[in-house]
Amino acid sequence: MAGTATAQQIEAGATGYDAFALNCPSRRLIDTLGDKWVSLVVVALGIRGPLRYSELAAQIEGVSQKMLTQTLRGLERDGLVTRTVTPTVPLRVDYELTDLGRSLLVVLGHLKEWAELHMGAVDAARASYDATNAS
Amino acid sequence: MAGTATAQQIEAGATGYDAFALNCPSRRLIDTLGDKWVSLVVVALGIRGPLRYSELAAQIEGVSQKMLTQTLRGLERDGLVTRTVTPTVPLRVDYELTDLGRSLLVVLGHLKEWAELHMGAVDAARASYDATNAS
DNA sequence: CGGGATCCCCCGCGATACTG
DNA sequence: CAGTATCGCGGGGGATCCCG
Repeated sequence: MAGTATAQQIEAGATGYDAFALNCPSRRLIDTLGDKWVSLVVVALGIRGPLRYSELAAQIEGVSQKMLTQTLRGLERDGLVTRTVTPTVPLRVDYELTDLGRSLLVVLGHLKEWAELHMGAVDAARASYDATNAS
Repeated sequence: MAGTATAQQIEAGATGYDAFALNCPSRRLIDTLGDKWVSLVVVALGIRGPLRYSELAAQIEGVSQKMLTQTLRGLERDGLVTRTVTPTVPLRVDYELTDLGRSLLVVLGHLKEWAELHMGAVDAARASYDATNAS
């Protein structure tokens, strides 16, 4: 039944949130996903299942220790991933998506779908724009 | 219909994009939406229809001239909004979503839906996390 | 009215070194 | 192996001034 999303669907929430309020849920979600590494970690854990810290680091190319740890702490705090420490020697820490985190994959799937459908058009628009505005 | 999004749906794109590549469509879309003002401008134009520059500025509280202009230029470049100049005195400039821009509202609707369904759980998780990790 | 140009500050992030 | 602590810089973004 989700044919076209109208302005009303965007505007009228059941809870009446103001999309322009700084702490409205939508804003906060966008801020979270906007963080460069969040979606990568979520997708990695979604695709490959539970992963150790070093496996995540190896998989997500270019991420620094600091940012990976920081991102994971944030996700854990938000209830999107679980952190399991196995106190063997050497230490072992596994990260896994929670149900909540897994539900985020649905949203990321929608993003991915739009991107693959329309980013070509965006590229074309850019090329056209850059061409006419020859700087 | 799409019941649950699986890892396969996320992983396997028709075009075989690598979600971890820097310039894959999904990443670029997330980067775009991650920009603080982009979604606000898109939603504002989506809800209220065409708006003048000053109307946008009034509506999106806290945005500076620089960032509003910069955001609008980017959206115009990406083919998401049109910029129409009416050379009267004083000058009048109207911004409006393109069809492509309007299709982005669908995605933002999905984001909003997830946020309103689950951000409560995120808040609860945070409170719990902060309580146990009494710093 | 709708911007462009400039200055400047802040802090996010990477690199490095160290610890349980 | 899985982090924490510290330093340093680069650039994103606000404030301000000016122009068509």
